Amino acid sequence: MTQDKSAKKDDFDLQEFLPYLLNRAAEESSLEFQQVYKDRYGMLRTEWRVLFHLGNYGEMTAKEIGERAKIHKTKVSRAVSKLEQRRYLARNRDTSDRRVEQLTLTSAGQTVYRDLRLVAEAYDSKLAGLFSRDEAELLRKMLRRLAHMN
Amino acid sequence: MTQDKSAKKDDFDLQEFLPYLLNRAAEESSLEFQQVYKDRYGMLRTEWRVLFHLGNYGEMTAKEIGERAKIHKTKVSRAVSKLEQRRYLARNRDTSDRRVEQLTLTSAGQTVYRDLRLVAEAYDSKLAGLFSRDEAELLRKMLRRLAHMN
DNA sequence: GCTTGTTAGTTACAAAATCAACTATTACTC
DNA sequence: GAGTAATAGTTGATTTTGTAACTAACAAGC
Repeated sequence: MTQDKSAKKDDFDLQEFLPYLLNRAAEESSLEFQQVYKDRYGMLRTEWRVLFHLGNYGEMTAKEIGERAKIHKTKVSRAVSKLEQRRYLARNRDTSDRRVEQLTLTSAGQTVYRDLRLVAEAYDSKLAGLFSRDEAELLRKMLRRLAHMN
Repeated sequence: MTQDKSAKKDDFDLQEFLPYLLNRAAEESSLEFQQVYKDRYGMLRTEWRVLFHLGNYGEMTAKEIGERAKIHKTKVSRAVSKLEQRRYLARNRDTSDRRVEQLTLTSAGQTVYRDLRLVAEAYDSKLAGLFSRDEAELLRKMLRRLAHMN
């Protein structure tokens, strides 16, 4: 039963398992950006995602955000409330269907969005810079495929 | 303010942002495997990871597992307790340093591990099958780089 | 060998995620 | 148009995670 930690029994290596690798890479690569939106604005992951969706695509409903980002509606609902409390977004009842709320960023929200977007752009460049241009492009393509975002 | 949902303002597209893409791909690609360890064995993510570390590398301490998998010690501690309750692993006080516990899978734990490992192997092949052999290899390499697992 | 610091692991409390049930509104069917 | 089903979004209860403080054992310095 001699066992050194780099050897693998039987032909399976956890460290090669794609879901594991993807999770590790995702967690690691989220850390640095998380520090920023957390420390600078006290935001949670779902909150910046909602903020970015509105900043990026303009007016959307909670449902649309949830579908596009694959976030459960209760999480979206709570993130929207938080962002509204902080006056980063405003809700507008849809007149043609009063169950629906159209969400938009306030100008305060847009300011935050623009600030974080700069950070995101710089960070993305840094990460992509680990690879050649072609490799980075291929990586994104493969990730989209895995995420069913084609 | 015309806005269609595929257009991007100002040159930044959330859907191209690597941390976002990585998270989406990681979540999506974890789902199917999660169903199995959850439904079949009522296990949590940290629990299968601990189980796999022990199955894959043999005897380890909680600390070693935490370091290798980048899991916080409280999470490891709780996962170990759960796995012990279910008789999937056994603890052995290290005689030379009585703070330390050497962890090993019981034979029940090994059985579970072997079962899940088969599922993992098949699933990994399925995911890798979305790409050419070279692409899949490159993907793993890039993910390791991003996760600082070099 | 006694104080001080460090380490492995656990526990308690707060924050967040998950799941189910709920309200309000609209759509469908007869 | 009354009754039933479906939909957008919220709320509450439970589970899981994260943070900090804790215990027990060892290490180092004197």
